[in-house]
Amino acid sequence: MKPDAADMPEFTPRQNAVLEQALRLLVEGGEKALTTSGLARAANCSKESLYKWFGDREGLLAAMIAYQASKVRTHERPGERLTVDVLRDHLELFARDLLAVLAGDVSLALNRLAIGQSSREGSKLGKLLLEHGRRQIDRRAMALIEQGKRAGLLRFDNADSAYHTLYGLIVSDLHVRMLLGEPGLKDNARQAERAVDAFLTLHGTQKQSADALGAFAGR
Amino acid sequence: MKPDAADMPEFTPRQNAVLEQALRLLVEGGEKALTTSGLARAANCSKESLYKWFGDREGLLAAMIAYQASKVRTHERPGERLTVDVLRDHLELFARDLLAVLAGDVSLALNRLAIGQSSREGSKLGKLLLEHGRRQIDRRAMALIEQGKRAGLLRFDNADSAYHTLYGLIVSDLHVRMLLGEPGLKDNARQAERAVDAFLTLHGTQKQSADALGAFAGR
DNA sequence: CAAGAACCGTACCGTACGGTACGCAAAGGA
DNA sequence: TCCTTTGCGTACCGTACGGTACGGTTCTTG
Repeated sequence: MKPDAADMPEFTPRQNAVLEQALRLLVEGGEKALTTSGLARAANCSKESLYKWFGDREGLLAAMIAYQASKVRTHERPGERLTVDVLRDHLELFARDLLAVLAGDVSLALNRLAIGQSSREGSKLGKLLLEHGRRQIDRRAMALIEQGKRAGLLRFDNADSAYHTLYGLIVSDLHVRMLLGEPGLKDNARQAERAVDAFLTLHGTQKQSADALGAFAGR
Repeated sequence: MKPDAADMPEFTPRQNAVLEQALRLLVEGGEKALTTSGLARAANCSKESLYKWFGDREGLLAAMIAYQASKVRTHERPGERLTVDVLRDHLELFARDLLAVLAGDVSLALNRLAIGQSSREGSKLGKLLLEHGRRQIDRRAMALIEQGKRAGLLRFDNADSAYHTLYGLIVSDLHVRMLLGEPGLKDNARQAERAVDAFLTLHGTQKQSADALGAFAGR
């Protein structure tokens, strides 16, 4: 036994390679393309190994979610002194990143998979996906807006509520539409800009300039 | 041939009863519970009739969506003179109705079904669900905010954009969370109130009272 | 009344999946 | 060098699904 095996919820490189193939199959062909036989063939491993490593199919799906989440690490950049323009830039960057993540092939495929499974009673995939997939991005946004509040640039009582407002302004029904097969936005940056303008109008402490308000109302 | 059969995209009462059973099976047990054999047993019909009426499984699913959409009719109440309070009431009613619809058993089940199918290439269920399921509610909201604009109570250039803002403020990520299996909100009315307050702050022409703004920022 | 259509219940077929078992090769430790 | 572990490839099993075929029954229609 390796000395550092205790704190490893991760997998071996070989298992990661298999999970990578599993994600590829899922993205390319949907849930029906992700069969144990197909994965064993694509990853050059045996079905027996799959069941030994992941238990059963649900365990495999959970491992795929954990693996994908382990690949995403948000860069924490604390310290930097906040002005209203810096805050706006950070919020817009967050919005663009959020839209890019939600529109990603793997994200859409995993969300479709978990949603499809969530009809079964007692499937923990949905909870798992929300926890693993959203925790990083939620933390980043919450830290940002709480920092903005401490700097006197934002005003709200409930940070959760304010964050949900920001999320709704950025995403609207776009996520569900993409899950249903519609193409994404033509210009994520423009949507990010509009959403942040609206958020600052609602929760910013400094009065929005007439220009900014006009630009927002103008589209 | 009946004289009025030309404009009938609907189904016979018998077929509607079968589709009702199909929706029941889907809601109770998810997609895996909706099998042709199971439906034939539950609806006391033969599999042969199912294939005769709906073609194949995808046709059955499409018929279920069309049938469910045919049950929902939004009440058009034009004319009524708009004041800011009446507009606010109508917007809040719309928000509550939207949240109630999205949280409905059948809506969630159909959305899960269409999202699960949307991974397959060339599945038209997603587009169908968006068109049939959202058209009514979209029309109602668009008519309302355009009426508000004509009455001088709202200000925006692009009605689509304003509507998406309203939608995002009302729903945020709640729809996806519910699709993933999370329970809905405890208080839809409160969420509706908050969303409409924010929307009027962004797009209303009358200044929000300090009370309203405080209540909004306060949660 | 008779002919035909619609339809129910059941049986049937091919397929493909999840999961298990086995034989054999390669790697690693003593 | 030998032995144990790991894992690959394949074959296998039970099951359940989508879709089809058929005999019998009810209802319509001329």
